[in-house]
Amino acid sequence: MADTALRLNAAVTVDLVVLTVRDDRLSVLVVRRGGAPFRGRWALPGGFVGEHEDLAEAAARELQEEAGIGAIQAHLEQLATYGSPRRDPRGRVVSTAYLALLPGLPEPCAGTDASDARWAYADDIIDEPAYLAFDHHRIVTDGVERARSKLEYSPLATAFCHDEFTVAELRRVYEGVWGVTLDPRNFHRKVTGTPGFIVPTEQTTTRDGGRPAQLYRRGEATLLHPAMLRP
Amino acid sequence: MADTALRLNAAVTVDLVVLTVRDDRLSVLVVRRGGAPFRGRWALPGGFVGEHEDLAEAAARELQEEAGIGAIQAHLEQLATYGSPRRDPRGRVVSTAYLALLPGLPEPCAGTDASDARWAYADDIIDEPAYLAFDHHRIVTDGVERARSKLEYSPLATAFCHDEFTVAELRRVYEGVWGVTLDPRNFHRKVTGTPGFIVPTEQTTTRDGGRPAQLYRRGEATLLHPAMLRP
DNA sequence: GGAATAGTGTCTCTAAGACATTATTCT
DNA sequence: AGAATAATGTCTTAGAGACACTATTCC
Repeated sequence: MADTALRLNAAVTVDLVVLTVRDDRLSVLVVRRGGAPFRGRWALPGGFVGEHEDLAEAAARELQEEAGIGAIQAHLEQLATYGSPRRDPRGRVVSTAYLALLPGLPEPCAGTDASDARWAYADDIIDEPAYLAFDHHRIVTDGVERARSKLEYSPLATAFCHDEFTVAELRRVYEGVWGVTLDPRNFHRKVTGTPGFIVPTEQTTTRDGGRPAQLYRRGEATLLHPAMLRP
Repeated sequence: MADTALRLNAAVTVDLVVLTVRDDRLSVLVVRRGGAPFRGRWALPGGFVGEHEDLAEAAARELQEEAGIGAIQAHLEQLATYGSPRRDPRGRVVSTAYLALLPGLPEPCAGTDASDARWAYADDIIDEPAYLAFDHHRIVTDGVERARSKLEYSPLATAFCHDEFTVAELRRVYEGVWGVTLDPRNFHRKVTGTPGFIVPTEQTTTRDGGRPAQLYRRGEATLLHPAMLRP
């Protein structure tokens, strides 16, 4: 009813920090901007929120449109909102960033309407603050930090793995995201000893060479007890 | 320049989850709404973001205006953003919630322009989903959960204490926020053994009766190692 | 002295880190 | 056989929880 009282004071958008582990390194999806401002520069995928859309819906739609990734395959969670009055030269743009985590894909990247898209190593982006447009460097930094710390106390590392995975693959996720090396034997004991983290399937694989490895799926746990502590 | 391209599609507001520990219980500040919609109902303090304001600035201003609390005394951090298209009957309102943590105040509550304000026990609010207007029940739930989990791995519990505090006072913060009782002796050993958490002053106090207690201030640590684990 | 609270010490058990050993595949 | 990887086992040590005991105030 009282539409009169409401004054629209901002343009609301969503931006996506899409993370995966490629070549054993944490990587971020970046797209080349097709329009002003910052035309031709690299930036995070994102766009305006539709009139009848929830923020999370808009994020899932952008993930599909700009990266060709169905939301079912990806873990998607809200990261933070950036609303400095000068963050976009066009005017007051308030952007809610979402964090998306995906398994490493066989195809190089995306087949979609984004004029150009590629994976960049997260550390390279973080080390080069002027590489991305707008305040996207800060958003990536926040997203990477969120992912790194959530690996400790949540089973989120499995979001970087395919449906079935080996303990070694899960370990390489931790190593790639944290940028460390972990003792395979202690890691195996810890991860299989944490209730609800991963559950064995009936199958094994030799895709890594050597002795066949047990395949696992994600478990039901939402919090890890005990946690996987960063060295 | 290109103001033309920008279409304002939402009203952006901030809402505050102001938490403190009163009577050894976690409490939330709620205000009575003076205007439509939900006039007369209880809600979180908050308001529209000014044209040239950052989101955090708007949150600090609202904290001062609606609760009479200077941002210097309070810990203030962004919680999450709520933007369901139907969350406000007036139209598209996207609200970024901030979490504010304060020491228990001597004065009952606030002396300010909010027509009416009071402290409610967090558990009572959480147990009564229809008590607050809009989607504020969800916001409080998220804020309380954030506070509870951050006590584990950050020194945030000191934000609920005054400048100088005893170990027992800090313990009662943990007990009140988590709703548990902790062994005073193990708590003392843990908290004094965690580097950078709290630093002793030269003074003692007998305000709790019994043997004088050492007074402490917050330390420099930003992350607790080892963490204070919830039972 | 007795009540109240502060602070230290001791014991046990879980879990983390370092590292050896065995198991099962492939070439 | 030898290389590669998977999985289990052992030892040491840090830290959590349970709980006894000592210390310092007020009445």
